[in-house]
Amino acid sequence: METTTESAASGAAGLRRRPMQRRSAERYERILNVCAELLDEVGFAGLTTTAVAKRAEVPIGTVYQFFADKSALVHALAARNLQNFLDRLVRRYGETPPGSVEDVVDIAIDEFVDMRRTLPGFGVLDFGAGSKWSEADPRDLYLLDDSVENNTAVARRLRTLTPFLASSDAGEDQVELALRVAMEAADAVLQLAFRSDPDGDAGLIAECKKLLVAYLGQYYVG
Amino acid sequence: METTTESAASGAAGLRRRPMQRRSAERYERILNVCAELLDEVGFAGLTTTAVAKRAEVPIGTVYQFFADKSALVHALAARNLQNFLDRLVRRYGETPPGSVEDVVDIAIDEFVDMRRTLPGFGVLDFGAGSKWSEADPRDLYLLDDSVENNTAVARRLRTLTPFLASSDAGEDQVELALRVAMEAADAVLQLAFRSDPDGDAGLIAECKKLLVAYLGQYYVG
DNA sequence: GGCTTAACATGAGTCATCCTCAGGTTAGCG
DNA sequence: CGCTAACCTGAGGATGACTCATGTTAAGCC
Repeated sequence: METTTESAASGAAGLRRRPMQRRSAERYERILNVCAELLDEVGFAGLTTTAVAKRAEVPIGTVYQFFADKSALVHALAARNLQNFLDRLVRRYGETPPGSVEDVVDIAIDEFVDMRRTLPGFGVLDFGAGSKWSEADPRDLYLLDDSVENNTAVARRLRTLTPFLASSDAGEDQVELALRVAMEAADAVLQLAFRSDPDGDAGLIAECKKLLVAYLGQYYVG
Repeated sequence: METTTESAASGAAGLRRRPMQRRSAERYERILNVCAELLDEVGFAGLTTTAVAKRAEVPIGTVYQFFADKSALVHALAARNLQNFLDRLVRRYGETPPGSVEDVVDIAIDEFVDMRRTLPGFGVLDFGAGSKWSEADPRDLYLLDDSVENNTAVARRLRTLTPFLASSDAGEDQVELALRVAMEAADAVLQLAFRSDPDGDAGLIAECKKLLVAYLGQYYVG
């Protein structure tokens, strides 16, 4: 493992060279954007590094100067998605502090749904969580770890954002675990909701909310 | 799409030639078993058709005589897993008819957990549901459909197996939808449970049951 | 400007993998 | 034995991930 010493939380694992110059930074972002576009167009298995390079108008070698391999590229995009989602949560919960479990769930799911509708590649990637594409090849193990990390990160942030809601007889760890379970479950159900309807099946989205409210009601008050 | 006319429910889509002779049937099963073994050893992304052929001691061409492509091979295995799970449910619910939502959930999850612990490849594949590896390449679209089919099949079977539990003011379709949501959610949470602990994290398995009971309690009585 | 050195950029080429298909083998039959 | 049809086989074509030798630019120094 000759990974550079990077903070895992920032999702930079597998990154080969961080862009230092303005020109490089632009290329880096462009590659990531093209990657997201192509994921929407051809899906994960259809994604080729050559196609990314071509559309981003950079030689293939440049892609591999930033990203150790294809997985690292996709992972960097997932990390960006995660950061985006966390930012949205912080803002929304700051604007209208939730007064009940329903509020917490409504806001989180609404933001997630909005991202799926508008953010290129988000539907295919999510945060890289729950997918089978990672744990496969031994070399990709770090990706799995990061997926778990990402879900844990969201759960932790959700907990710190809604401390006043935690039931008094539930420990912090217990609440965080419940949130992690909720994350994973919601992710799967929403995946289902978007499978039939590209805008997300309204009925399934509603069911997803009911699922979370019913479960989290045991840990949260209100 | 030059797929042969096959019953989708039997999971034979993408199958090229169904084995007719005893000798062929043995080879067919052996290929599937080796595929399951290798999935456990090298994961999904690490699976190669050449390795399957070599370990099954058949020439590569023979693999492609039975299966249209690599996806079809993996899919056939997922279908076999599904059938296995359904058989187990029928048997268990027949032996000890569930008297409450808790019973239904307990039995289903216990069987699922047992399969994950004992059935080669099941941990990687599940029923092929909820994975990203399918919807990718346009040619693989039928796989996605079958995944959805598989989940629907389990949901439908679960409903018919536990009719007496359905709440009177919930329609059949509504109950089936709820079961499908529950399936998808449970799948994801159990995936999480087995990610850290190869035998399945007991705490997470318990949480999974709580999740389902809390949600399905709205549709089921008892 | 010249010279040296290091960082960066490039894309033709290497290697692994999926899948095909022309040719070979076996089996059935008169 | 000759003929046909079904079945079997694995070398090779096509594609795609990734490398690395070579070319280019920038930086420091006199």
